Amino acid sequence: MKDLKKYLTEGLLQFTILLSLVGVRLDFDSYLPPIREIILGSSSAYSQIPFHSLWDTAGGASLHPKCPHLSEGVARRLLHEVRALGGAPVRRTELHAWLLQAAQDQGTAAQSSNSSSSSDISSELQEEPTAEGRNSSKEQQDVETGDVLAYSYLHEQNDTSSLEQDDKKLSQETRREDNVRRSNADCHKSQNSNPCTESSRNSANSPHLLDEFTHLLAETENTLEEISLEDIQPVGNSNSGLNPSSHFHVNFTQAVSQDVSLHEAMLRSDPTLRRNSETSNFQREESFQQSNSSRNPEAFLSESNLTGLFPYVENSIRNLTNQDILSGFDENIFDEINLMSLAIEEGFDPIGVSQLFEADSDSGLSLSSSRSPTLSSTSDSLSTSAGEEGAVGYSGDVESISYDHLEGAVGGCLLEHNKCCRLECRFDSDFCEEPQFEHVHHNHTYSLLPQQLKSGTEQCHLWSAEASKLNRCDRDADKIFSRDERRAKALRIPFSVEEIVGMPVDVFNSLLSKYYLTDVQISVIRDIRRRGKNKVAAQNCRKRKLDAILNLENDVCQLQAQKASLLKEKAQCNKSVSQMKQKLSDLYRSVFSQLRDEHGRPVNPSRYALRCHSDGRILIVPRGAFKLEHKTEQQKGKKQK
DNA sequence: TAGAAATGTCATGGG
DNA sequence: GTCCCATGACATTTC
Repeated sequence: MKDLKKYLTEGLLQFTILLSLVGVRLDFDSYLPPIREIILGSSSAYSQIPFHSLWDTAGGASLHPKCPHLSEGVARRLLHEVRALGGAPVRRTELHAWLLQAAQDQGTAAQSSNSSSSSDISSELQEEPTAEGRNSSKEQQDVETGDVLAYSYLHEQNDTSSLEQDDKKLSQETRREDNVRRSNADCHKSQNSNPCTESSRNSANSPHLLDEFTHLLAETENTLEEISLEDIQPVGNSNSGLNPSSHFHVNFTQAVSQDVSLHEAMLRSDPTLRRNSETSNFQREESFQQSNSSRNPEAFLSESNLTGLFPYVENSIRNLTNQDILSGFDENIFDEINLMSLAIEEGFDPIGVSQLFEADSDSGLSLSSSRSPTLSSTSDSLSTSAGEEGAVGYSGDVESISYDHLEGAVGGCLLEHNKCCRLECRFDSDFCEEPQFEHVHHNHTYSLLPQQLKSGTEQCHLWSAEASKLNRCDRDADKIFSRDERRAKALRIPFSVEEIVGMPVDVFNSLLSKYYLTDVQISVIRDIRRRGKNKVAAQNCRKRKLDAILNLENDVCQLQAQKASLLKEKAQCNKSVSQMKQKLSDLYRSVFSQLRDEHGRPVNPSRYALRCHSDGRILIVPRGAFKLEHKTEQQKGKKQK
């Protein structure tokens, strides 16, 4: 229940912030005192505020018959606010369930609600989780019963006609409500002593506020329609109550068009259901980003409900804060929001985190090796979804937590304003691609409501399977985000690891001198650069070694081929020589067969030999004399050499 | 689960 | 003397 209230109050806060984003600022003192109390008070203020008073004070109208602790005006306005943000589909029954449960939790429901309203709401709740087809019957029931809260934005994405009808109905109801309020106010004036109900008194004060509030909402709506969502400029004066022309340099598409569900908010509030919702986060994120790039943001808004809208606004606020482009906002608000985020993160211990940092062995800051077992068990299962940055409500990786909260402990400020561009670009590149890992990954499927979730052993099996999946994802994330990258992020080092390693030494040194960096940061940066350089050098060395081995192997192959070729050539030469010898021998025998001595007898080839003279004459000489003459010629040739 | 391959890191020497 | 790079050696991770 505490979580439920937390999300509701967070939702109101973020709705207020959203209004600020589009240039409308609420006057908390006049409109939403409890919100102001939450913002300006302690982080646990939401648990101390009577829940029903939040709505009654804000709305100040007659109480809704089905949900007495919820004033009719507030309910309508709440839905109207949702509507003003794009017709988001808040389920009436879910809203009733929240409020009823909140009131019961604070002991007010027993006094203010009757059994019939509870049974009505319970019956609605029983009907709600069923298929879409029941929405039509539900609407029919609403029309028949004349339900005051007839703004049931059943989130059928293509049901535009229903939304148009709701618009008409809304305007009619608003006019009717205003008339009732005026009449009540008149009654209050005329019957001042009449013990009117609390709601009547509130309604006496509300017309002015409600009109003004409605005006603000209408301007918000117009602003949403008119402004270019991607060209929002910063606001100069944050204290101006209303500045419709104000714009913020915010990627509004990314900031608000998150297709998230009320169911997701319920899951976030219930840790036992959270893991189940994270199953399809990555796929949903991817599909969301793809669809988001090609769809009209306003159309996207129309598919988001209020509570689904808020978490992403919160994420956007985080990003915008990181980019330092929200200086135009009221800093107190964001400071308080950050404090609330800190407070919301259960179990977070900045001191412990810093100790973990200091306990690291490598340069005193290595993080991957310093995970405590208890934290690793958590981070293993959650770091993928909660991401490196530690989303709200999740106790993610140690490094991710420290990344958020060590900002004050380290430097990283810029000396010159013009460096903001470079830093901003770097943060843009980082934070534009990281939300897939860093932020809460919402379950957009609407496939399972909390009542439909399996319980007991089935759920345990489901969770174990999810845990294994998340562990795999965590390992993948570890691959993507190396230790150095995590360290750099944890220390808010304004350079990426690639930049630190890849930039030339002169640029590197000049950057170190230009930025305000602590000794720890500089040490880590140099450590990252040294090891990164050495890593690259080792890779190059191994590559060269491998190339050398491959070249040597290639040379060996070439030499072996050359050797084979030479052997083949030698064989051919030997064959040619043997053939020539054979021919010479044949010629010899042919010549000697025709030769005759002075007696007419054949010349014996074994005793005589033919000798070619230099002048072309051919002489027949005895072999002994031929051999002797041949030896002397060889000796002469050797001597000449 | 052992072992090979790949990779990271450190120490050291040379330019 | 310092810095950078290449490389051997070792440890760790991955397959």
